[in-house]
Amino acid sequence: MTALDNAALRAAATAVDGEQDRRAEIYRNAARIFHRKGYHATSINDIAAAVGLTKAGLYYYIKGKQDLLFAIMSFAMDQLDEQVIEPARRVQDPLTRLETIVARHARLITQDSSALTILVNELEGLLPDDRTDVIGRQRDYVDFIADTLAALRDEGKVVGLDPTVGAFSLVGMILWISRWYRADGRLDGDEVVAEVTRMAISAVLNRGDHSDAGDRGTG
Amino acid sequence: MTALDNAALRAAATAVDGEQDRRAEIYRNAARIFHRKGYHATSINDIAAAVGLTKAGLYYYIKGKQDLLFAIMSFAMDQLDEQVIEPARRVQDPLTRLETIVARHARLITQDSSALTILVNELEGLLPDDRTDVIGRQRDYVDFIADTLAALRDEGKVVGLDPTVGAFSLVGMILWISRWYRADGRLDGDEVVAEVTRMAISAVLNRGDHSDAGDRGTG
DNA sequence: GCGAACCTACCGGGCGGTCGGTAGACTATT
DNA sequence: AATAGTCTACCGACCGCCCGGTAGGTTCGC
Repeated sequence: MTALDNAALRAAATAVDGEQDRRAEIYRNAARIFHRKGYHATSINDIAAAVGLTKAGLYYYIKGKQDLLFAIMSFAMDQLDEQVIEPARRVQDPLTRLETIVARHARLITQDSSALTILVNELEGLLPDDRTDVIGRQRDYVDFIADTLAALRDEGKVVGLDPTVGAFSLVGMILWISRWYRADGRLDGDEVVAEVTRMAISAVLNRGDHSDAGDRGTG
Repeated sequence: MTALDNAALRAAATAVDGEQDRRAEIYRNAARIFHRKGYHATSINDIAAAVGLTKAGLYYYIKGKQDLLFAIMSFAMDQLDEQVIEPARRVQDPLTRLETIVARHARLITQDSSALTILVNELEGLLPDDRTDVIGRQRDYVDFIADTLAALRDEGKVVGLDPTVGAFSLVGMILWISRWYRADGRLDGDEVVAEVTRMAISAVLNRGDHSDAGDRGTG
């Protein structure tokens, strides 16, 4: 079932042909509506109406609301694996690898943030086993970035940065793009990707050579 | 009503005395549960049970679920105003001001992220008018950071950075702390705040003096 | 005896999900 | 060519449950 679903989502992601698989249309719309209203605030009826079906008709294609959510998240995680992690693994130089990770992840988000945003925002909607699965894969991704930062530290290009904190911070910067980026905004997707990538690299390099006089009082 | 609610939340935030105002306990628990399970997944019964009341008893103190959410968000925004924005406004030097913003915002999150996290994650649960209000205040905050970055650019300390993208990226980095920071983790709150602040400053300074060879292909 | 602080019991409604159908395309048989 | 069976793709009606919210008390300190 999951393999079938993922195939459908994959077809949905490449919205090329008109009336492909019906299932693809369902997953695509579900991801869009979950993204816009949130998982819990979205009813099965909302999704059914969006694809021109009744609720009962929709259940011919899906197994349940939670399975729908898990399928969308698994697809997003697969996307991340294929479009970000695997390409980056093939890059030897840690700095170039880091650039690859940030640029590719950011690009995925500017292209279509629905599934990837659901992936990070709706974890508590999953069944415990599914949640464990997704959290594990997310954790692997952060570890991959942290390992890259550790490699940079070993090269002497990064000093005094905790790799884990660094990895989380970069991920936060990237994920937040989906909250403010608009395709019809002042900057186009490529410009945003480039800008964020430059910031990310700067964030981990060239540290300790500027003022440190910030007010850190309590009030 | 809102003024009263905020007073209660303020009391709740300083969890010093034992059986202060009952209302404070309600808001504190509501924020905690909204934070953990999400607004829509939290029932009024959940909150009532957490404070040892029945649902009807709880309604003696609150006006409704949406008002509760708005009160929590308004409190969080007030916290940001008082603990971050106002202190930072009194700092003249843009770089020091930026450090103040990041460090104080990050500190607020490591201390108690509930309300601040709800503030950014549950916007769609608000009534339209309330949402407009909150989004406006959030936008003002980002503009404040962007203005600070623009001032740094005018000083020549920052080159080639879009202030708006920069501001959003820093905010994303800061907000994400609430997702990974654990008070009982390897690093304590102050260490995390310092680390993130250093990254934030690095992210906007010292740009353009490193490799630019990242793979930005599509796969 | 009066108001603050709560409770029991209830309401209408929407939720996720299911059941028993059925129109119509397609196939198999005669 | 006509008929009978079969399967895909759907729908109307319904289920039990829990939701946010309320009406109308009751208890208890003053």
